[in-house]
Amino acid sequence: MAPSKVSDVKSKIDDPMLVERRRKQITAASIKVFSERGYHPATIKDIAETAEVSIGTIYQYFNDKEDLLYLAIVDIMDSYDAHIIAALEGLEDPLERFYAAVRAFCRVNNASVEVTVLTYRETKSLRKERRNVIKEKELTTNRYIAQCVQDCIDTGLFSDVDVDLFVYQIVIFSHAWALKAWHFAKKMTVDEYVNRGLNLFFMAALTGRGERRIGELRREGRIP
Amino acid sequence: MAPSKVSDVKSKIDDPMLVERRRKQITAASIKVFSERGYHPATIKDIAETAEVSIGTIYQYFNDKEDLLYLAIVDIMDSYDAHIIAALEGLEDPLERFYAAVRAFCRVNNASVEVTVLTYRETKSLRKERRNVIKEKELTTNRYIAQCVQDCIDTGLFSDVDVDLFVYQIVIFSHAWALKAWHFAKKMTVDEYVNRGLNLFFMAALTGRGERRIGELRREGRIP
Amino acid sequence: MAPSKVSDVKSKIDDPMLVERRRKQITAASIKVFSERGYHPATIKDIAETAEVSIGTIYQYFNDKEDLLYLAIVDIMDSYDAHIIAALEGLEDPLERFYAAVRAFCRVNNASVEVTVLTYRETKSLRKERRNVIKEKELTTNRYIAQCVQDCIDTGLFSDVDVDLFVYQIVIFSHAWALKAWHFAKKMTVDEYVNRGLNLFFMAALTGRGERRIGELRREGRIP
Amino acid sequence: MAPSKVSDVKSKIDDPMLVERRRKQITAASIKVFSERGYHPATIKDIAETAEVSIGTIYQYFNDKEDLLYLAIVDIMDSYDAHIIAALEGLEDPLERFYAAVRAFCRVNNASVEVTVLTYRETKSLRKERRNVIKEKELTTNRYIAQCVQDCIDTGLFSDVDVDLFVYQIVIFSHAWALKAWHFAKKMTVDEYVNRGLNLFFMAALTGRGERRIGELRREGRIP
DNA sequence: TATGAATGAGGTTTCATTCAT
DNA sequence: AATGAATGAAACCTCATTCAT
Repeated sequence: MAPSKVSDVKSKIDDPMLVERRRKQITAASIKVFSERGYHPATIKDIAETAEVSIGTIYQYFNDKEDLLYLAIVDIMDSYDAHIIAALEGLEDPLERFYAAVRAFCRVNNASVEVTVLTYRETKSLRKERRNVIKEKELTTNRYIAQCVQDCIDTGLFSDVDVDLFVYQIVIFSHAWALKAWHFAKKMTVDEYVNRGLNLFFMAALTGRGERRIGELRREGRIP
Repeated sequence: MAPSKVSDVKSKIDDPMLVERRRKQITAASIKVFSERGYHPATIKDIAETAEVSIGTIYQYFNDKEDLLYLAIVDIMDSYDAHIIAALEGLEDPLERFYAAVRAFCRVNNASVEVTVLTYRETKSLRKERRNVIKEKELTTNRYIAQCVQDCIDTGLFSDVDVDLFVYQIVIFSHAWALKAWHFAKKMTVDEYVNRGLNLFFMAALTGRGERRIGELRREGRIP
Repeated sequence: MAPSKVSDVKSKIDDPMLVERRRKQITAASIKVFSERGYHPATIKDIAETAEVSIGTIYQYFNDKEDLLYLAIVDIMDSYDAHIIAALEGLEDPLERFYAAVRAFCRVNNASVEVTVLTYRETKSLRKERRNVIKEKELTTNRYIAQCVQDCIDTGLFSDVDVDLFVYQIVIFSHAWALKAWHFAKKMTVDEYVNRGLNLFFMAALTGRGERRIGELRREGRIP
Repeated sequence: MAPSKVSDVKSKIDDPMLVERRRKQITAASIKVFSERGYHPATIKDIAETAEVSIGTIYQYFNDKEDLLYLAIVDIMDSYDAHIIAALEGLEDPLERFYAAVRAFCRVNNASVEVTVLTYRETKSLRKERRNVIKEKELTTNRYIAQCVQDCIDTGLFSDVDVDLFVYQIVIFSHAWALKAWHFAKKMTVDEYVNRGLNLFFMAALTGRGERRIGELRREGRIP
């Protein structure tokens, strides 16, 4: 038997395929409802209706309301990774990869602003050890971007910036769109936001060689 | 009587001095309790005990639980302005003022991380028109910093950056410390964080003149 | 501060007079409802309606449903002691005291058969340490009867019976009326039951002197 | 088809052999689970797992939870009769038979104290007509002992005691061991308990002839 | 003005029972 | 005949709010 972590969610149903399917269905509903209403104001009934199952069915697959939130947040964070990985697919150039990663990250955050905000607002509603699992997931996501930054440094395109802090700046820049969407959305699109932000980051990090390389990529239309 | 806005908080007590005193007392307790527990899990009883008043007294000065949250958040945001204004007191040099404003803003956010996070998590728990009041307050705070940035641009110390976006970068950089305190606090102090961050911002914005001026200020010990 | 036992019931209300009054009121309703329906089938709503208070009020004075059962059973057992003590009041003769104690015990059990049965059925629904408190209370009650038996032995009216076992026989004889009321009530009154039962006990325990003494008491009408 | 009583338990399965087998299996599990947890707290799932069948299967052979309790109690009471009958097998002497019957009854009650207590606690959870069936069964059991007592009276070994009351004393004496096992088990074994109790009963009932006969039986080792 | 006891709507959760496979 | 996933009624309990003192 696989070692079960304390943060695991137990199900009363045996069939693993069914568990996966139902949890996906119910988690999607949880994300929707928690995003709209917030964790505490949302009711299990809301989620059951959104998922088109009965209240009882939810409790066959989840132990309590906190489980719903936990799997909702885990699901959201997993989708971040997936999007970044997909965006990097087939790209070789370090600067292009850096650009693609940042854009993918901003876009996924933007695709569902409410959902991104959910992770900010409600991670605290989880018990400690689950909060830690979420933090760990966040670090994993960051590592994808960090690797891109490191590659740029290693190839002399970026100066020797503090990778960790630089990545966090980017992460926060991206989240900022979601957290302050009400402010930015009036002024520009995400892509404009990303481009402007990246200019700031490039100005802060690019070496002379990096600047020349950016110029080339722009002329080739690989970076806007 | 002053025109009362829809977002106003009505009191059943007439004496304005008493209202002010009691509200200050109860709001302080609200901030403490909401920060620790979160808005929804916190109870009026918690707040009454923390404020050392009865539940009934709270309802003499506030109409409902949302009022408590609203005045708590307003109080927090007002303190941001106050701290920035105090930090700029007596400073003339644009770069020095910029530095002072950013540091003050980061420090106040750090002074009570939990409280800063509260505004992020729970503003959504307010009804729409009050959320807007809070957003307006945030813009007001930002204008203090924006003015510093604009002064740097006007005096040729900063290049012609997008002021609005630049300010938001700073704001978010500052909040990031609070939101991700669990990550950063292991690695550095707030002041280190501020200095590193400012280096990035300076690299992104300083003109040649600006760079020389920074050098002078550093030599004079006015900026670390 | 008085040492609070783990089995204590905490109240959210401060005024001790009010706590006592309300608890009495709610406990009386609990005894009634639990006796009629049984612990698990009874609902808090049932009890609230019977006590003519709101559900919320019950939870001001009790922490949970088990508290209601606990105080109900404690109250019942306390009333046993009270009745025996009252019945012995003013009596000196050991045989007369023995007779009075047994009759009082049988009568109180009979006065509310349902209530006596409640303690039998539902003590198990209490958590362990509270079950132990109840057992201890039962032993206390038994000691009143045991003392009467011992006095009869010491004065040579009873032979040297095993006091502990003898008392338990009596206790069980008394409870039997309650537990098997459906059987006995068709055939005789409690007093007849008590008289017949006592005859058996007397036959088993009386010495020659005891028998003569019984005769005297009967002639004087002090024992039927 | 045999006339079906209102207290009958209907099955959805036709094969009578299978019904008997499955019911035995499920009833055994019911007795175990209800004894451990009590009727209301026990769940059908508990019982299904203990019986190693599915929840659905239980509902093929029983109509509802109350059916499980009913057949559990019936099963227990039937086993009382069976034990007494077996104990009397081959004995002729009235006193010896009386002794054997009482000892058998006490022993079966003791063999599974929890199970005996179950009948006390939970018979009330049955609907009225089924409670009456159980009471009838109890009377049947009592009749076996009553017959032994009557035989002792008819042969002049016992005085002309009130048979019905005397038998109830015995029954209750036996149950007392189960109901108050926590008290007695610390002090003696069942057999000691039975012997002490029987002494009391003998003292209350034996005639002079009976006493001489007891002496003989003891000398012959047929009664301890 | 200050208090805190009383209220009851509404939330989470359990579990007996059903029924499609 | 056997299964166990799905259901939803109903229970316990909390807590924002009121109001008599």
